[in-house]
Amino acid sequence: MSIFHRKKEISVQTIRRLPQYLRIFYNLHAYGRELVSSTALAEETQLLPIVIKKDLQAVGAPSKLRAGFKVAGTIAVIEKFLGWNNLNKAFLVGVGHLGAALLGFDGFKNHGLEIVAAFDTHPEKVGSEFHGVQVYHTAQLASVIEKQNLKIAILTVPASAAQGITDTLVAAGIKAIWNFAPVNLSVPSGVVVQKEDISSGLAELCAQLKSR
Amino acid sequence: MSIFHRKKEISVQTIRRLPQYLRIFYNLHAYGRELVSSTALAEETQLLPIVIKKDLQAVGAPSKLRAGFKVAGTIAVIEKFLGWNNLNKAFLVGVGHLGAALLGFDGFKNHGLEIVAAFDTHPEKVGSEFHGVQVYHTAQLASVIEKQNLKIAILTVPASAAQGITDTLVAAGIKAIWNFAPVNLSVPSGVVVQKEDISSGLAELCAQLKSR
DNA sequence: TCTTTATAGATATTTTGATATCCATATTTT
DNA sequence: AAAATATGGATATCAAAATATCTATAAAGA
Repeated sequence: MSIFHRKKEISVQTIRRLPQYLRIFYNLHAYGRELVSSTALAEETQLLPIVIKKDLQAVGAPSKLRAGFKVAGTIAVIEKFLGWNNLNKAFLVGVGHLGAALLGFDGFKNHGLEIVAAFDTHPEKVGSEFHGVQVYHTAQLASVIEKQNLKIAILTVPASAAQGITDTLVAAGIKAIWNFAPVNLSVPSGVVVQKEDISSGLAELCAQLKSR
Repeated sequence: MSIFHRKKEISVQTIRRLPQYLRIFYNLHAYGRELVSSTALAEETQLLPIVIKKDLQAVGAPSKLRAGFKVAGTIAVIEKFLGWNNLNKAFLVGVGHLGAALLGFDGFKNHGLEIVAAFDTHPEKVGSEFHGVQVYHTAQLASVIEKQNLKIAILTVPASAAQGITDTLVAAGIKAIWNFAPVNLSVPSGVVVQKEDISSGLAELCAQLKSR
């Protein structure tokens, strides 16, 4: 066994639960609470106390024995782990129904994300603003990305257009793509793709509904 | 050991992958393909062949040895498993940015879902139509649910309103709630709640981005 | 002061899901 | 006709995640 510690890996499931904890901790902080126990959090989240305890321990949340986790310190630790302590500039491609809805979602500021530009090909959208975000033509992708030094793309284009746009993004040096199109994108290693597929959740719902 | 077989459980992860398979199989069917192997599907999905094989076997997809899975038969089996072979009437509460986007998403017809009504409290929305769906006042929830015998609710209201609406829905006999509000709803057992939280995906993306 | 108790901390166990391996067989190739 | 091969089918192994158990301790209460 090596004398070097392998950096403790944090599980995907734990990571997915962090935003929920963060929301609750923000609230507690707003109310002036300084400590909160895993059992108290368990009621709020409908998770088991042990799950919460392990999750928070995994990210190194500070605590006080027999009293709970420290609210302010835990917020800081989670934000730092996710990189949400300062805003990442992002942009959105595809101002359709979903794209427009995301542009209107002001919660991203609490999630380390600031959408500073949008792209589309429709003439009536290009040049306009959606919720304060300027819409450029997709042909200008590379130049705007470079000029503003953008690193995160939100992809809300139709499935058929997704891979083509992706190739452009990769060529422009994008490092992360949040993909809402129902396709599996091919990207070189080094580029992170996070796929969202709403139909998975619906499938879960329907499967549960059937098994009753 | 009992002589009765416990019904083989299908894992949540398998269920979440089914819609993706279904999309691909629809496509293959449209092109007249009758058989497809797990290795071919693996390329398309970026999953391992063994994962696909096990998923399809789990739902009882028909196959031909050394040739692959039968396209038409597999579609039928997945649709039946999810209950997507006939449309479930659903309605949406909260016609904000996201709610309106969901009303405009016509892909639900392929997912066993037909949104037949929407609800909101804003006077300028009540009485109007969004993408062909009539918007009623939230006060009318119970009566419309009963009259149209609706069973599935899509909840896209602000977090603060979610539990209150949920109580109304439960009282009106709703059996399934697809919850897009960032809160954990309390419901009696027997009511299925599927929570969607977009920030989990963002957290995954950011965590990956940080660890490079 | 002493006892009780709720908690984080640590470790162990169990469950779930992913992956690997081997086999039988139908198809393809030689 | 014979050999090689790609596949589903079955089983085994491995990894990840959830859950349980035990411990030390600080706080609260008697």
